[in-house]
Amino acid sequence: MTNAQIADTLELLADLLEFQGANPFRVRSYRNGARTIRDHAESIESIVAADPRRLLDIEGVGDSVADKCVSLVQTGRLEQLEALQAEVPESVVKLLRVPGVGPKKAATLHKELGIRSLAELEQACRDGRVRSVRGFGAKTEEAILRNVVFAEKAELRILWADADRVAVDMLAHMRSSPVVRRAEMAGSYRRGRDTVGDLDLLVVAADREAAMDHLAHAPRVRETLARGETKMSVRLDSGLQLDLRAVPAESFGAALQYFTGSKAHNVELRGRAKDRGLKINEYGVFRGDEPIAGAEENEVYAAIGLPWFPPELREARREFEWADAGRLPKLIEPADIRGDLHMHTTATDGRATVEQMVEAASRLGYEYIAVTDHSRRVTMARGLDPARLRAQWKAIDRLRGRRSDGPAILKGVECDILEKGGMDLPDDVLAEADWVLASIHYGQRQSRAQITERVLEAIEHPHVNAIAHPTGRLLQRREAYEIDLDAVFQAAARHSKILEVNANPARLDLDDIQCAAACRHGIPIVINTDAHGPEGLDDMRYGVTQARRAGLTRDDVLNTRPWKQVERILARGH
DNA sequence: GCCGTTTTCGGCCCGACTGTTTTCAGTCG
Repeated sequence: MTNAQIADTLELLADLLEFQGANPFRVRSYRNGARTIRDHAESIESIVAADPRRLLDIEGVGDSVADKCVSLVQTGRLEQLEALQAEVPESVVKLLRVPGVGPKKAATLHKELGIRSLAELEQACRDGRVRSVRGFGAKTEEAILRNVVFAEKAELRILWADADRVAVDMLAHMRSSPVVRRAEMAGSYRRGRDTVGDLDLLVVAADREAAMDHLAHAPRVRETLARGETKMSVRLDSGLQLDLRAVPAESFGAALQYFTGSKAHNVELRGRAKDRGLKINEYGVFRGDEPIAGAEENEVYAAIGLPWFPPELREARREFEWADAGRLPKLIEPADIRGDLHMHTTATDGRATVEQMVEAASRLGYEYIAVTDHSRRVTMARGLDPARLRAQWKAIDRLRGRRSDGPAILKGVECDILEKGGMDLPDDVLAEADWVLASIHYGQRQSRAQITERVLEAIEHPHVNAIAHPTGRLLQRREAYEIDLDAVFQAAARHSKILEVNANPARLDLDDIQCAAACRHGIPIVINTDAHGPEGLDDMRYGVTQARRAGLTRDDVLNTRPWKQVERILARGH
């Protein structure tokens, strides 16, 4: 059982308990436990196998959660959960997903009207039965009817790259108002999370009412959900919710810090403020009633004796430990990247020729690129057999001869790891390449053990340099395949092989925790775009953000180095 | 339910907003 599955189970338990009106702190404990287990780098399964008492070393895991982990790993079941499920129909939990409906209202609706599902809730609203319940009125009924569609969409989180377009637009709109003095996005968008659930916009305005009016008239705003003196929520055309907060100038930094989060980061920060006899909230840092910081974010951190943290690090993982040791990493930046080692051309499923890709890379100022078209097994993309691959390499040789400037062009290939194991191209062909990526496109439904075995074999292959998209995980879709990453890390470290962070914004092969774990194993990371056209090369910054969230520095990432150095590192793997 | 160690019991963030209510509970972030 994976950590994510254990976390999901604990979340469900928390939902059911909350619905039953259990102690809210108990509910929160389960949610905290679920979160830390989801984030934990080591698998719970292996901890249970080695020594279950070590579970208690995990922050937020006590006797109760530890017992539940053991039960889940050993039997796949949880008695308490099954008992709860017998009492509460699971579909009822979905009522909690309707914005404005919390555990109390959901329980009342279930008890008074016998509502068991979203469909029944919607019908009851249409029939006007909901407004007859004490504590509910016509407005609540209308709000539920309006919001029930968002509950049905499960969880509306959009890719960071898509949120970015909206955020840039909305910021520009707000800054165009003459009454707006400052405007910034906060929240998970600012932290660079791979997906974004809503946007948090902070403004300092000479006239708050006018600023809110200005927001209400933005082209992307579909409806206003709530509007008070300092706070306003709107629904955008994409369905995304945007929350605006108008704050005084002297509180802007504190508000930016507070609303950027994460929640766990802020909890830690508050605790540290308390230890120093200070209080911190969205208005500032206070000693007693006296404000001592608030206008700028770095002043807020400084008041608590901490350095300013890049937003990508604010997840309460290692950042405080690093700050305490005076070793906050200097995170990698997009400008550090010197080359891109994964891209396709018209030879297979790319939309541009080698020449066009070289031109685009030249404009980005890259020192080198690798052309890595698919191997023959990827028939849908007209993958290359040895003859066509060698022909492409010959053409690259000629191109190299014609060009005196621009990036060095490396003869590469993205060679498939076959279903039955082994590489899709013969060793003598791979031996001629400057750069070999190995990746899985077929047989993704095999067992975890089988997939892992195939990847391990590729790692041991003398001519393979790196594993491309090592987990095949795509955001907003089910995981492509399951793989034992612990084993992959150990093998990659042993054989000096490289793992790719794929910069495609819809991919999350190695999340920040896994990426950081790979780094701790001493495995070089390469950030590649896997571009299928010239514009695809611009995705590099998404991969860099992912690496920043993992706390990676320039030194951790292979393609921040000159090619001569990269070659020396590749030689170790042979 | 978890945590701590000047607490093994008593905290656990708390302010803004809405709706229903006639003084406040529920929800959200």
